[in-house]
Amino acid sequence: MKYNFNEIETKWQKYWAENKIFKAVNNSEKPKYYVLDMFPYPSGAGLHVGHPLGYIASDIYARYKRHKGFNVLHPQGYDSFGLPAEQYAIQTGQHPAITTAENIKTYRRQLDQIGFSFDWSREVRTSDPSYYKWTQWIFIQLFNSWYNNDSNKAEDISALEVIFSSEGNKNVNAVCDDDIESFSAEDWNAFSSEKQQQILLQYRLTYLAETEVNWCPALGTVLANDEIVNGVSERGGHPVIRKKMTQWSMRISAYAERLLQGLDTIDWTDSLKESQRNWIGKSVGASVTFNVNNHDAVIDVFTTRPDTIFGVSFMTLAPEHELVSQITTLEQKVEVEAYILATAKRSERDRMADVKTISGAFTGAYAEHPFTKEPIPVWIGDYVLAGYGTGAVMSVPCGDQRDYDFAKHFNIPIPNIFDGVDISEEAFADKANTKIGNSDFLNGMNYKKATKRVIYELEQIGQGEGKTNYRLRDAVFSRQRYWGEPFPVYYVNGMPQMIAAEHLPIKLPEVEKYLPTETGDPPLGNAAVWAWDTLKNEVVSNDLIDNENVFPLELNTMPGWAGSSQYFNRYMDPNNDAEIFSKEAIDYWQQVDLYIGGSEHATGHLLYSRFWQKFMFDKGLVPYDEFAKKLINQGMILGTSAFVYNVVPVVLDKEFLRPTNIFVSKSIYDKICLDSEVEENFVKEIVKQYFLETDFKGKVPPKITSVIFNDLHVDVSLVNSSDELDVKNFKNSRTEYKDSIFIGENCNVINGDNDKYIVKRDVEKMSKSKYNVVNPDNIVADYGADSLRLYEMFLGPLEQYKPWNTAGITGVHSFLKKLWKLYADDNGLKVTDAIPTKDNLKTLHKTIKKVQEDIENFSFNTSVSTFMIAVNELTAQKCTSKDILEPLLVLISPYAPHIAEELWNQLGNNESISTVPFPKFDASHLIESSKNYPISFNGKMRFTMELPLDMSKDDIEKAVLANEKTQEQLGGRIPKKVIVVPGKIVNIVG
RNA sequence: GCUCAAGUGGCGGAAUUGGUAGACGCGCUGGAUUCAAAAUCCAGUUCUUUCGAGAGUGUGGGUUCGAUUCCCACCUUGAGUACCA
Repeated sequence: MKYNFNEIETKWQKYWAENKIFKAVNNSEKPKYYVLDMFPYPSGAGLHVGHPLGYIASDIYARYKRHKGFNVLHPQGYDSFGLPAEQYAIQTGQHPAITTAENIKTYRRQLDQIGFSFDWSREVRTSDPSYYKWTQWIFIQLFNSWYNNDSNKAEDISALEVIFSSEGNKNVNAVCDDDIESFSAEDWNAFSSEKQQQILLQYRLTYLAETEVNWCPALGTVLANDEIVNGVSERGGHPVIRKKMTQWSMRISAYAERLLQGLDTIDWTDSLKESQRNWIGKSVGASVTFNVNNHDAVIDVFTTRPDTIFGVSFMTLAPEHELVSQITTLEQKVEVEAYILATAKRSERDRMADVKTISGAFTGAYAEHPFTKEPIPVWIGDYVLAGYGTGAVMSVPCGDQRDYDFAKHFNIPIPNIFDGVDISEEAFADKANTKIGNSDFLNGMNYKKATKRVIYELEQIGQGEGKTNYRLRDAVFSRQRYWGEPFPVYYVNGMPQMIAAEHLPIKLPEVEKYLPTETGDPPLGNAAVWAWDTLKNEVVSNDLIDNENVFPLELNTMPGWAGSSQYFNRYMDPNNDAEIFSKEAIDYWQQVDLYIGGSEHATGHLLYSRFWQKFMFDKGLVPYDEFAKKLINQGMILGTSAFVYNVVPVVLDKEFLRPTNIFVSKSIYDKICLDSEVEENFVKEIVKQYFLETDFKGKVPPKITSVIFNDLHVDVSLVNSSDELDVKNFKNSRTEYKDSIFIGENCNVINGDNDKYIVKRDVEKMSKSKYNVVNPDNIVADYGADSLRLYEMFLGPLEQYKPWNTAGITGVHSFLKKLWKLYADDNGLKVTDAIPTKDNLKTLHKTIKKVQEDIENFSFNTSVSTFMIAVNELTAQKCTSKDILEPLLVLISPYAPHIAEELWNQLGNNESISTVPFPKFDASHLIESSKNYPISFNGKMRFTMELPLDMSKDDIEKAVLANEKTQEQLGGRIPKKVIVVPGKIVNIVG
């Protein structure tokens, strides 16, 4: 019997699928356990070996939990809407629905061959109408809700209407738009229906508003803050500009505090919690109102240092601040307008890159200090951001470095309000050591006391109050793209209306042109069929038709994170067409017990999902307001890229750099970098010849002053494990390299086997463009899925970033072969009914103990080593006992399920191994009668001594001192003291 | 700049209430088998060494009989974030 992994793996994968072994039921005597993976985007490139890392880890855990007697929910699906899928479709010129379906097929095949224990009967696809029906449904629920700060939860919008009609909005404490006018019950009832709708829109949890958004012209859509990295789009790295557009937004800011507090209740990694905390960006301080001299206007500022209010020597407004045009004096008008124009021209990126340059302009206006009544000059400056706080600051140059620099630059006075602090060089921003002086009623106080007092005083004069600010902005929810969920929205006289829930889903229409437009007109506008016939014939909604007129529909689509914010709940009851999930299903599964996925979703998906979950909790739909109890971030598997050094000659007199088709090997490159003339002259000569044959036929080529090099990625499949490039195949791989010249390690032009070419290696993210992708298909074909699974775990700790190296897989592969040999050889099965020896039992039980601890701590890498040791030991012990070898298979089965299932079957078991109870650990097999104690003198280990384990501390001490080796070491001296650590060490001092 | 994480052989990495550093695997060296190769098996593999031993977990200090582990300072790398008032 041979270990034929390909045959075994196909056989068992088929068996698992046909017998629905991993199907989870929604009611069971067993305790439940929900293991979730972040579902993949089915991109066109397919899976590389990095993708399954987290899936293998969660699969091991899911299988382990089944052995432990749990009813395990381990689903999988596809996040198939959104930018990447659409970008791929645009590149290939096919409809996204077609490419997505094809990509999903590839993904499914690749996932299946790794042997995951997914319950595929629960598969969801975010682009499937039966799924996005419920994404649309949640949108409607959000639209019909407002956030009541008094009850601290989302409530029905109809309740708000009742309040408005009975008492107006003066007692309403809601999270809403900033510019709400106050009205009485009479006012409300007198308002037109449209006016009422307009007001309600300012309170809804998803609302339509004209806001400054991040517009990406190249992608033809707006982006949320988390989709922008370093001022450019996360996808594709295109520039992003600020633009005013009417867009749907999600009032996530209502949940800022609860999103922050909730972090303390969940078992997520600290680094991830930390980045969510930073993103939410809570800061506690005060809002202060400054009157403007000779104007009705007031300037509201937010400050975290109200205690420094007597240090204010000027105020700064953001250039975009709405008051600027009102308060600027005639004399300053030209200067201010010029400055505003100049800052508007600078892109967000320039502004971020250049934080050193200080710029600003004086408006000519003065504000009044709330306590001293002194006039304070009002400036504008682009270091103040319009989007944070109120877009205005009270500038305290002695206590804030930016204010200090600004004041220095424009010669504004810097009053010192700190006792015993020198501020001649820089501002003093140390809260903890603050002692206020020069500040009227605050003199002598520390930061804490002064803050409390000043807020009290501000409240007395009605010019301020304590306030908490959050950095978290409401999330823009509209995308001007085709491949996303359509909104369940139509417009009557410009006011948005929800399509009745019974008409959902609103299906994405077929369109001819689905490409985004630079102007921002949504591609759904092209859907003539959708806007007219579909509505009449398919949606059949009377709401939408009024006197034969069809009202216009919302043409934007939802962002990529919409579908991924509810999928974990939908898995509980994915085929329910009447409800998002049944009450029984959610009551049984409750929440995700273990979620494994990448940390790159920290401020996107993982924050939005928590927001939706909290909302659904408020609505009584889910029993927990956190969707995932525990979360682990798997690290990334990196690729090992290979590079060739392309020669670029420099010709100084003509300032001429020209790429050539000449490549030098690594050591030649190194030598030339160290100014070795022999190699450099050799290369120059080759370049000269190259010029004579190509660009300068018959002419005198220019003098080459030096050569520089360009690193060029080469396909890693053309490089062997000794970093040697297959020159012949490289030349054939692309036509432009057909005639290229390679200079080998020993400085020869390579022609056949006369020399070899060594590449440069570097570790990078795996990507097609870097030619460093390793396809799991090849690994599975060559070594089998079990080897792949074991090796991915063996590479290192789950959370860590680590490079892939195919060469190392032989280690785990030969382990599997050894494992097979332990059970069977050419003559068939070797397993007998022999009674296990003491050593057999010891090996088994220490393995049970270690593996169980490892899985529960997610240290999957070390348990692979444990298996190897166990198999080596049992092989050496010539163990054939069924009592040992059967439980061993159960231990290994979460990691290498196919081989375990096959051998289990060979041993005569007809049931699948997958729910066999995990072996019980029996400590009695590990207890030894004696132990080797290390004996040390003055901390230095001298020898070891065998002592019984049940000896008392005192007896150990006596026995050690009586020992002849100890006497020899002591040489007649009397020791100062003897330290005994039971089970570990004896140290003799003195 | 700020926050967080990490630094151990040629490489991936083991080792936690502080107790024999380098488990396990790759690679490498030698051997067995083979006409030969692959595969397999066995032995060795931190460095230095006068073969006695000595040094050694980023660097420098500290606590301790004893530190990869705890404390302080520094260096390096990676990740996140960035004019947040």
